[in-house]
Amino acid sequence: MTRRRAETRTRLLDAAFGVFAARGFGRVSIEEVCEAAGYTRGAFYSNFDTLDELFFALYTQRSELIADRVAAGLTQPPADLHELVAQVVGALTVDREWVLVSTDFRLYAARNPDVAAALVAHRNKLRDALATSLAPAIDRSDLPASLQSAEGLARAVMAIHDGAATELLLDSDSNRFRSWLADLLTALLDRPRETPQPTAADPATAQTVRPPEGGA
Amino acid sequence: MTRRRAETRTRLLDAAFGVFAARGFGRVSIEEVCEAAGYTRGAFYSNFDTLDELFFALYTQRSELIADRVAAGLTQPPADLHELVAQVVGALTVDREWVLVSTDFRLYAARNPDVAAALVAHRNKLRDALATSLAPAIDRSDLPASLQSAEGLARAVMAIHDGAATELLLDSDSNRFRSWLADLLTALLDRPRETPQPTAADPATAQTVRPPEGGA
DNA sequence: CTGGTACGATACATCAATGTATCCGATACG
DNA sequence: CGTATCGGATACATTGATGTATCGTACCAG
Repeated sequence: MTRRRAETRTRLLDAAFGVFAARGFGRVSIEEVCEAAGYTRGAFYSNFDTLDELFFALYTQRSELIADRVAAGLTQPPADLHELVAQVVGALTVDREWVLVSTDFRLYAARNPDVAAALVAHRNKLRDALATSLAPAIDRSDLPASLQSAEGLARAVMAIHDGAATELLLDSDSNRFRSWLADLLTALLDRPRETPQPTAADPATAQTVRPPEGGA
Repeated sequence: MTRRRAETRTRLLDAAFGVFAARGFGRVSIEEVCEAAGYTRGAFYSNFDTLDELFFALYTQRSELIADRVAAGLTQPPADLHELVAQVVGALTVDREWVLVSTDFRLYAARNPDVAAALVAHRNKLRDALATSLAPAIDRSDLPASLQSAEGLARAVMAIHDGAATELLLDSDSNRFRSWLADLLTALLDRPRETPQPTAADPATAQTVRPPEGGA
């Protein structure tokens, strides 16, 4: 009788996502999830043993969805770097709720070695998808050694994404997040060429342009 | 009778830091903190109204300590970019416990606008300390517009730090974190010149940077 | 249609955490 | 020294979450 069961499981997971995002994993009770899903706790205990188990299932489900989306968003070879950055930003961009939930999950993993291993595996999958897409497009000869491999570069892109996502937690303006992420990635990836961007936005900043290694 | 009071308050805060790091803010009970500090709940309720209040006091205390340390670590003008990166890494580097607690706090802030405002204020303080140190040392003429101001560049450095810290949650190897952060910062800041770093430190990192436990 | 069962609801026992009211001892002050 | 008071301990009432055991029903098989 898998029919009804699958439905309730899905509804529980979906409701849990909203509740976790709103209140944080550590503060959510089982009953709260059930109520949001329109069930009583009987339904929960019939499908899961513990809230941790549900959280893990939820994260696995969503993160695999995202990994697929990333891979799909990076199939077409970009014409130039600008387009590549746009592709990566589009593929990696997530909404604030997901950042809340996944950050919670990361903390949860940080305190549970088994979960951490699974999370690392997920991240590696994502990283490889990025790596195969970035490797042919980027010249990384002048980057630090650890960033010269395709995987290293992909890790760097992910790190930058994570860093930018941090600010999305405090700002919640999704557009600002996207352009900030794009700028950071451009700074990382746009290595050797001259600036195509005429700095039209902010002419005042032109003053402090100095040759490198100018000891203060 | 501020003498005894200050002592217990301090001990409560210190104990809370350890407990929060170990178990996560959302899962910690008041009694747990008191027990770790060697008090009963009477002491707690005499000093704080709620656990949130204690958490806020704890974060404020520690984050101001860190801001001071960052400012202090960046006073001497660096000879070259490599030294600057070393300074920044040294100043920003924190231990894993702090990453756990501050990430928890960031999530807490993300769900409480008042707290978020305070957190943003603190980050701005940190950012300004970085900005004054970075501004004269870095040529950012070929960076995206949003990174050309001193504040923008400082924000980028902080974002990279946050992104690297994310991995510290899953890896817990502090040395790997430091060199990874240094590499990322170098990639951002070391714009136009050839690589001066002949990978002398760690030839093994050229390929796979880490051998994690078997992913599930 | 009809039974059997899987699935979720209900009811209950237990436990842990909270907040408060009160008590006792240490400490500063006259 | 004595004493009033502050600070922390103790005891208690209350709440809410948990897990389990049981029940009723919707669903599918034949």
